[in-house]
Amino acid sequence: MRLRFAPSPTGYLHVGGARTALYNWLLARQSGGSFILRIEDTDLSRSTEEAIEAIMTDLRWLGLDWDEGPDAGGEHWPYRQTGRYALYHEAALRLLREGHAYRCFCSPEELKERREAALREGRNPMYDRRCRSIPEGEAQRLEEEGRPYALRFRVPEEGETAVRDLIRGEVVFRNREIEDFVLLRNDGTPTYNLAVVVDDIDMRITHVVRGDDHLSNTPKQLLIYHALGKEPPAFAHLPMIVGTDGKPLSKRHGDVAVGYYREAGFLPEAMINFLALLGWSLDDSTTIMDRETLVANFGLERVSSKPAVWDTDKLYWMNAQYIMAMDEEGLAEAIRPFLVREGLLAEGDEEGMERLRHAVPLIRERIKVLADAVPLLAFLFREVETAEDSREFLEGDENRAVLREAGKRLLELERFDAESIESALRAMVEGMGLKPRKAFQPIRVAVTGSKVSPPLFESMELLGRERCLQRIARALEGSERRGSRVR
RNA sequence: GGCGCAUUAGUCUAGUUGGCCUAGGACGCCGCCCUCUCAAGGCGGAGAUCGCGGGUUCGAAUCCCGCAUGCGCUACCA
Repeated sequence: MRLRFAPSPTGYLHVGGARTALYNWLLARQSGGSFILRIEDTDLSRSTEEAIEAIMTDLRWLGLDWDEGPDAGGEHWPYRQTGRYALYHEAALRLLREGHAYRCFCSPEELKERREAALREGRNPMYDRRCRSIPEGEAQRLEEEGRPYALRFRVPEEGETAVRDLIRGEVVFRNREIEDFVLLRNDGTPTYNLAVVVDDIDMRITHVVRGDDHLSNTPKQLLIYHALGKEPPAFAHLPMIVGTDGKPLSKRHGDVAVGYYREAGFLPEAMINFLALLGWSLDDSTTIMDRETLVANFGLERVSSKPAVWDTDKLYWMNAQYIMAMDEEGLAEAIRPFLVREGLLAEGDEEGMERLRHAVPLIRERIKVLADAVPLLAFLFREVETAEDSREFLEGDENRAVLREAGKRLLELERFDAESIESALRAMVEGMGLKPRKAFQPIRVAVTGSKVSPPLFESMELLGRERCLQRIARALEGSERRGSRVR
């Protein structure tokens, strides 16, 4: 099997495109075939180089590697339509020569006018085929005069064109409902329908797996295949991914760019798993599946035909599952750039990295995305400032007594490890007749700066006795200062 | 306006040939347990008259017809 992902480079890769790419990739890998990246940039005004780079970056991050593409080479290089005009012209010329296409001298302006008029009057806005009947001699003469023209496909007036879709079954279109669409614009550039067919033929694509929005275009493409005497590939049209309001995905629905999820600290494996399940299922109960399982089991037969809503709740959960399954070293490495980005850890700080490695087990099940590690671990990498919503735990005589006593007991400890800290503090709590819940909170706030933190005793061990005592003393001083002022 | 596609709980879905579906699983939500906070984990719960209306049948989420709603295409966009 030879499959392709053919984005138009008009922006970043969004999750719908990522899923399309994934399904194509899965089929290619499963079959031992090829996955091809092709850039559909026939719309010069909207395509950019940055977009091409961004799309490739996102695909690589997801681990969707391609065998042929703009950067990978291959016999059809450059794998972008702007570099393959000669091919399209050749095909267009042949269609013209063999009577499957004709020159249309209507200007875009008049077409637009006629269209709007038709719509206004409730008529079918289809092209009226007026240039279709211009005799060839006449048309050639007009061409020689230098009259600009577009090339249109001569759609048969009778019969029907059936799309055999691997997901939806046979979808039939009456040819009379299909308009004489443009193949070549009057500036000589090819349109999508021509370019896509020529490329898919040339690249020997066997299966076209793409979004639902192309289903209505498929009969046109089929017509071109037939006119060219070529066997069309198999088609599969995936349901769209829509927003929570059922409308097509857009920025309005929050974050739909793959890059956003990368920067928020989602793992590519979780992304892949989640995307795969958006429209496909293995069975009635399996949700967590690694890449190998997907490659082995994916199939178009189990792709749903109903649009899926982009709702990230499950993605967060799934990402947490993948995080919990990572080993400590790997997770520490994954978190590192996020700490660096926030200025908490220097690039080559080995000592800091060691602390991170020890901290990982403490936060592993407390984070859903890698970026969540930052606020949880900040206290290990810089001095704390007590969070607004946590200050109350430092105020009052009782809390001050806890801090004072804790400082004393910790100072006396022989070994400053979690176990010793815990038993010392628990003994203290008991001696003071307090509830553990109540007594540990001020210490937590003093040491970590927040009422929410990784487990206290382990955190304290990691921080070290000296810094713990410093922070407790500092918190106590501040509290006493404020306490006496009130008095 | 025309043509096409879709329609199972808030969400992702199972349900392939009609009976084993008193519609299964997962996320989310609620409650309880565990507990130094937050999580994680364990247990339990609510939530779907299978878009609506007809039919076929002993029996339909599953087959047929109509309707409604949503989306797509209808571009010298892709």
